[in-house]
Amino acid sequence: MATPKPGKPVRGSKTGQPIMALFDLLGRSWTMGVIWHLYKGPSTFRKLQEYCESISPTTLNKRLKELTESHLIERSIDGYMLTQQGRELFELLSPLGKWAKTWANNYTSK
Amino acid sequence: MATPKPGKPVRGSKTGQPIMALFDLLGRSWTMGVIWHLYKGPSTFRKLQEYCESISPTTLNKRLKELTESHLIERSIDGYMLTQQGRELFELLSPLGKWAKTWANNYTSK
DNA sequence: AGCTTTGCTATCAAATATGTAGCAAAAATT
DNA sequence: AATTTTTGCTACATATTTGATAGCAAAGCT
Repeated sequence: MATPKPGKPVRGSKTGQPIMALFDLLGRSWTMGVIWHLYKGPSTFRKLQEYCESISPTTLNKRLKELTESHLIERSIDGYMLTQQGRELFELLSPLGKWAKTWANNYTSK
Repeated sequence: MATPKPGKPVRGSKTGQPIMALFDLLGRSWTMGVIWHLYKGPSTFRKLQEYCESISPTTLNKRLKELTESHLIERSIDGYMLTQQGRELFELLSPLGKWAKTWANNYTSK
């Protein structure tokens, strides 16, 4: 599948509304996990495979290409790393970590 | 596929870390879009189908079941609506809207 | 020069999503 | 009260995505 781009048809919006393009990008298996792991620091392909537990190389490679095309990650001497934009995105995503914990609690108590 | 639950194996974490369970849930096609639309107010199945443009009934139905099991949405007299938890989640997601716009700009200028 | 690690591709199988049709139940209309 | 319309889905076939496994070429040690 093509990398979703704002302004082009994406899942959720034929006119490619930015938020829907972003949801299309983030809403693919592993994408958010990869961003999450890369925030800790640059990482190689093989290390990402370990961190992401059961991700297949096929899928990881696709995700890395999409994120690169989207200017959220880039390659450095140390492997893949988040760009400035990527870091900003992570920081918006990071409150989800705390929320998820309380969600997990409610979950078990219901 | 089963609804991801914290504490159970999910994509990204065999022990079901809450954040990974959340990413597994949100990172399925249309999930974030559905939450986004429902924040505006309760909506019926058919209206969600319209809002989400090309979502298939099969997929919509699956997503609605997952979100219900996850206590993020519930049914009311007016149709599906976000729960309190669902609204909280949306509010964490909402900054993405603004970010996506600047992302879209950078995108076109590169 | 040989051994390892890294980044990936190829291939095939399994899981998901899509498209279209249509039906039963509830609601609105006549 | 009978008829039409709307709603919420299910069935089924097809297309697309993801996953598992094997393995190879290039780079980096030793």
